[in-house]
Amino acid sequence: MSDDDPLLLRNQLCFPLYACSRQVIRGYTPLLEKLDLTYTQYVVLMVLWEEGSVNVKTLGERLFLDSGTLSPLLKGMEKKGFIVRERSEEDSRVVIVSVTDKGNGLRSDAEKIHSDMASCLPLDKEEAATLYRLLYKILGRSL
Amino acid sequence: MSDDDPLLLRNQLCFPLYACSRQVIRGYTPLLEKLDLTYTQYVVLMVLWEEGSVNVKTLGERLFLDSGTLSPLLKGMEKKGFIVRERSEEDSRVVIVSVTDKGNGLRSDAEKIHSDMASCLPLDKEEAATLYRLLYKILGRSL
DNA sequence: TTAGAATCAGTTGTATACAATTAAATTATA
DNA sequence: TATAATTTAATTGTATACAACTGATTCTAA
Repeated sequence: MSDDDPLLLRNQLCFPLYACSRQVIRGYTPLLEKLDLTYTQYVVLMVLWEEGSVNVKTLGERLFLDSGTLSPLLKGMEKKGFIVRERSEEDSRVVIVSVTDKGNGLRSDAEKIHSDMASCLPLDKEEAATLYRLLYKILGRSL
Repeated sequence: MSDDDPLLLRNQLCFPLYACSRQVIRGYTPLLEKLDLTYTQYVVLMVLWEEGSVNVKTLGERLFLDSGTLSPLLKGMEKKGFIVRERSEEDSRVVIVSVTDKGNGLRSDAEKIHSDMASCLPLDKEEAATLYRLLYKILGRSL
């Protein structure tokens, strides 16, 4: 087995991507727990803080998640009072998700968590910008 | 809400990290399925192809996974005949995981899968090296 | 205009992740 | 050396992810 063997864990790009993603989320978890949020619920709220309301399909496109993940997730968030769900009037296949006052109330706490996490990141501004660009290049989205 | 609001999904670094990791693993999944492997089982095998044998603790350190994930995972891999597990003679708290001939037999197929996936990555060599370096910088490991 | 195709959210089944706890074994120390 | 502290893997409980499928609704084209 040579040092440049592509099947060595240390020669693979997908592994640090996988490990790093989990490590960062593990960092968020105990902080978000104080707000009764998981990481996935947090990213749902970020879309809703921006949009106010959004249907499940659009939410899935924004988050790269399907209804198999979102349906039970949103059900739980509704139960906790962070969001409400209602069928669209025009097209009853569509479910519209909206943030509640309680959900909006978490925004300032989330800002604090984000800045705490950001200050832990051992990258300078330029490195962070580069990482951001490369990740979105793989994701295949300019935005 | 201003464009540089840190709580906008598009201004966060952790979100593309999370989404990108899942996207790449989603790419691997149907290919690995042909070998009766999941992505996590695949990375376990990569360690074993390199080491032959390794205990659960070390495996967890290499993969950033704990026994809560590894124990049931290894149990399933043993059932499928890819690995064997045995208690250490010297310290019976320790479980040593070893790859079987059947597990080693997957290696050449895995090489093909890796090269297929690598050729899909829309990054040039230098970009891939940069991404690799930044991810390991966050993971806090030189290797 | 109406049958078939497509869309949308939800459900089902499987496989992680991970915090917290447990149980067994080993190590350290009073 | 006997006991407390530590280590190691397994277990428990909760929350995703996601492929495959389902059921209801809407669209579309002959």
